[in-house]
Amino acid sequence: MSTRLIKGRKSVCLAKIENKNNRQVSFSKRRNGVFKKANELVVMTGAEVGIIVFPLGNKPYSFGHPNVNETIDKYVCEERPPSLSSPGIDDNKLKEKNKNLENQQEWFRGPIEKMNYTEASILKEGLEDLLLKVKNYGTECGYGYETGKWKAK
Amino acid sequence: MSTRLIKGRKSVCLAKIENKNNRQVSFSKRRNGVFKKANELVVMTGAEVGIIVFPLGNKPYSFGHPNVNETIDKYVCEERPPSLSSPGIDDNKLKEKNKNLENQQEWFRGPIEKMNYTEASILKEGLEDLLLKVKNYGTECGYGYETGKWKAK
DNA sequence: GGACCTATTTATAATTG
DNA sequence: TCAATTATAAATAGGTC
Repeated sequence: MSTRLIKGRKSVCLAKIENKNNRQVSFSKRRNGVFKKANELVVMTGAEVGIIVFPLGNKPYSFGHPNVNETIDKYVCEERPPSLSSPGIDDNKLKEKNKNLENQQEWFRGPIEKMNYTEASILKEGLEDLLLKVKNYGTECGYGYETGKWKAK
Repeated sequence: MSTRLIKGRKSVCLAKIENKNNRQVSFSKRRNGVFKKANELVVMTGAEVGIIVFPLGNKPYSFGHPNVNETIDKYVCEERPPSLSSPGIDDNKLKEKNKNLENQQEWFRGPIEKMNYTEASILKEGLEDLLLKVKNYGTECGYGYETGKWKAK
């Protein structure tokens, strides 16, 4: 008969989990937890949410709602200049510029499966840059534990 | 003496909250909840996380860790082609190409405060596009409630 | 790695001030 | 609006298989 060990959860302290195995397990559980919460936010409040999670030195996990193709005209109804993600512009000059852009950034625009890790990292970096831009545009962008309570700042 | 009403939380059902006021309140609370969970994931497991939340027809809220500038060389140590977010390339030809790129996409590269809503929406769209690319590259990208249990798919 | 278990902590819906 | 309270649902640490 083996010794009965205590099961229930322990209180969590906000610090890096040193044990590699525990850290990996917690990563999986909590990543799913964040995605689930995000999904609830999407369904219950009608918000749109995008999340990227990069575990240390590994492939990214992501959550996104809704899909770009499904909602491309939901918010953007006016004619618009070319962007990395909207190649469908009618004006020929713009099309040509877009094509040059494509040639310059082929690795970036191509299927990510063909990227190497460095390129994928740069993609991630670009994403973080966009995040920052949106962050500066939006409100209540940060979150921190400073005064004994979690505060949006 | 007023009638004592029940306080504690009710079980939540995964559906859009119809009452506008309740929806707004839930949005704020749950947005903070997601950011808090994300922050815990970052601190406890060393992952990098970026989140964007777009409430219907409003300014975006975001969470990001770490800051791009703080960690620009953490993952990308090799020399690399120009990207939207990495202007510091030594090769002059690449620099020139980058500059052309800037001119073509001025509205996109400029401060987001100066963008109109359409442009900001395109920025968001581009971000969703990047999310999709990363999604296709990564694993366990989706999340859904189908069989009575939450499953990563 | 995953699925399940259980004790407990944590998040939060509804209400009050 | 916005913070605090409270009852309760939900998340999860640590364990087993």
